[in-house]
Amino acid sequence: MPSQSNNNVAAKRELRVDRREVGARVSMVDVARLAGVSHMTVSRVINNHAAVREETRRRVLAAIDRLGYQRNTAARALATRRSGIIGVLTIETALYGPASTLYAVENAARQEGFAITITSIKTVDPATAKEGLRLLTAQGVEGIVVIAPSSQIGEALSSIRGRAAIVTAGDALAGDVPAVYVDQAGGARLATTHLLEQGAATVWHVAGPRDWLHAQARIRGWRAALKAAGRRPPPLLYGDWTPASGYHAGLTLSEKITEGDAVFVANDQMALGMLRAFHERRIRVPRDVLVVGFDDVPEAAYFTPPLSSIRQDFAAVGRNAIQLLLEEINGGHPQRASVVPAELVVRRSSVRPKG
Amino acid sequence: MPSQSNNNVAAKRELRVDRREVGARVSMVDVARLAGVSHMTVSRVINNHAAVREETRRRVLAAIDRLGYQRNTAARALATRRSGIIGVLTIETALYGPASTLYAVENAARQEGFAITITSIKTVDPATAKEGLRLLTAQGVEGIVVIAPSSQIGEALSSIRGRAAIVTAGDALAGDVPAVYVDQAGGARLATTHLLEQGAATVWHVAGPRDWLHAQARIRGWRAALKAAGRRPPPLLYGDWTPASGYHAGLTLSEKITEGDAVFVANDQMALGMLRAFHERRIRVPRDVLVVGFDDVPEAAYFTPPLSSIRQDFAAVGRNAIQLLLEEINGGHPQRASVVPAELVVRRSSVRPKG
DNA sequence: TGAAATGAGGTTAGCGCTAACGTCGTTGTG
DNA sequence: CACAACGACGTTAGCGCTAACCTCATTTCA
Repeated sequence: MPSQSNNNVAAKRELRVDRREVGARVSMVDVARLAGVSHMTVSRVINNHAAVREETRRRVLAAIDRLGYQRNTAARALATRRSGIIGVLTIETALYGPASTLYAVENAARQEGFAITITSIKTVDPATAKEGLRLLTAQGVEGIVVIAPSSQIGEALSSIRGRAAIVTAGDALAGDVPAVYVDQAGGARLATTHLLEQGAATVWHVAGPRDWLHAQARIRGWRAALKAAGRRPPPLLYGDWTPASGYHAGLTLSEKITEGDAVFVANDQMALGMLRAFHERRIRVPRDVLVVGFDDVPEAAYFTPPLSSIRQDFAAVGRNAIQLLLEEINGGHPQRASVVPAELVVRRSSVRPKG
Repeated sequence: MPSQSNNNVAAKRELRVDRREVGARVSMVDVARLAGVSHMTVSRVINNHAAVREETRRRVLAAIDRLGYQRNTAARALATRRSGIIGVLTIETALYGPASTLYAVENAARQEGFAITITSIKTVDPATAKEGLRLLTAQGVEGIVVIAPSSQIGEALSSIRGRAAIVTAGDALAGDVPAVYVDQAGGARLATTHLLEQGAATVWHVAGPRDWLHAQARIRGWRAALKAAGRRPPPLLYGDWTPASGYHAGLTLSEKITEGDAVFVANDQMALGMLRAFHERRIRVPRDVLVVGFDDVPEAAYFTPPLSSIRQDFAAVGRNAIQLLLEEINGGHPQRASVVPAELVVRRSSVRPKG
């Protein structure tokens, strides 16, 4: 609490231009007094309501500037019943995808005049997610963007429907929650088809964790592409997105693989681990085996060899997520889903060398 | 705005248990009515004030639970003049360090009962930083954590002193702003000394951008270690943290370097680019040249070869930053700086092979 | 036994803003 | 020239909380 005693409210209210230096808050009535108008006129100016003469507006703006006035958001939120805050529920990870999405969401929200509050969760189980959502609604958020794509979360989301608008950024979720996501299955198809076109006999797949919808969709796309080419999918391997798990998958694959095969890895970090395992086992990429990753992290072009990958436009995801959320906040019924196309970036790791 | 007309306040106030389903907010008086007490008693229960009988407390808690009541933070903030919000100003990057620090700060703040709002900035110039800080103070934050270590920002920070408590997480800044950071110079000394101990004739350094304090401190540590060993520092190379710049530095170095030299690179991503450049130029790491990076990103162990690096405890940085900030918020004069030690992680890239 | 002290609550007055309505001159219109 | 319409504000009543005081029964102790 501010330690100053409050027993002399009148004195505190007294107009002092240098108050800014002391750090005490200036209120609307202070501005009004300096501009010689009522506080309501100040409010009108700030909110761009019509019916304010140009000269009055200028006087008010000058007073605002002079006093360094900033509107009290708590009071505004209380009066309007709108907080102007959008909550983000995100998994606690420095992974490129979620982190990029977070910033895109923040940017888009800011542009729309909303502030962002975040709550991170370490795991994606329903109880943790529910607790995170509770923290957000407790802050009076008008809407929530969920960046934690996991099928386990769907249930938790339904627990707060009605309290706040909600949208998922990352992947489609079960239920009726609007979602914005990059076409994961499409990206996987792009990767797999590309590998087949490069003459791969078989395309193996190292998937992400089973409860991630991303992982599931990439599996679907991979299967679909193989099927369309009349190939039978080889056995599936699973990782947990980390380089370590990709490394282990690489060791396993190095026993099973035949020259001319290809591997589609569900993210770049696992692909990195796999490249390392292949290197140790003297399996040359791309001569012996072709590899494509997913995410196109900034480092991918500098792996050994440079890694082909599927690029996702996270900025577009963030923008669209906020747009859908705003529609929902404003009482509309937004479209169920907004799908951003994926893009294949070809580098050395997936191009069969001549000869 | 909610579209419902407000002309019948009495009707709206009427107690309806199923209101939760409709999504309408339950207020304290609703809880009070259900529990048969005054709203003030409800407030006392929620805030753990004494002077409430155990049985009354239970009745109130039951009513809160039944109605799914959540306190209106805007009203509370208005009445207490405290928002319970801590702002984070961060550069917009998925870089491992800042992202990890962000989550650590969020966790620590949550544990202390504070919510987190973030504003990201694309560049670290003073104008942009100032605008970001303005957005945060406009939200009535009680304190601000700055995760954007750049000497350019110091000036901007002073513009809001007095409006909110402030602390930087990442590196010491000019001026009197308390700071929490990992000992960058110490880490650089660790790396350089280690390389010298491995028998390196010279230790080159690829630094980060000149206006990053991190980069400057790492240069200082590198110089100090060389000096302590009686060596003269070779010419400095600069990068911009990206793998691409590390790659270019690697190409340049490949012309200048002599066998038995070593390179200390100011972060792991640039080191990755450098490894790639050395690979292309047939310079073998660690046989021909030793390399140490900085940050110890999760991928470092999977580079080719696995990269030695300097690990930073970002979680500790986040925790300490919030602790300092809270001291400042509560009117104390916190210590100027809290330094977290760095740690050397040795992997293949910096160990001279036998023979 | 009476006065003071101590619970265990209730009442009231804001916090700083906006919505809704009220007021007062000025302008247009028949 | 009277009256409506309108522009440009001002007044008032909350939004849902908490701080500070108030009340009233009980207990405590001289």
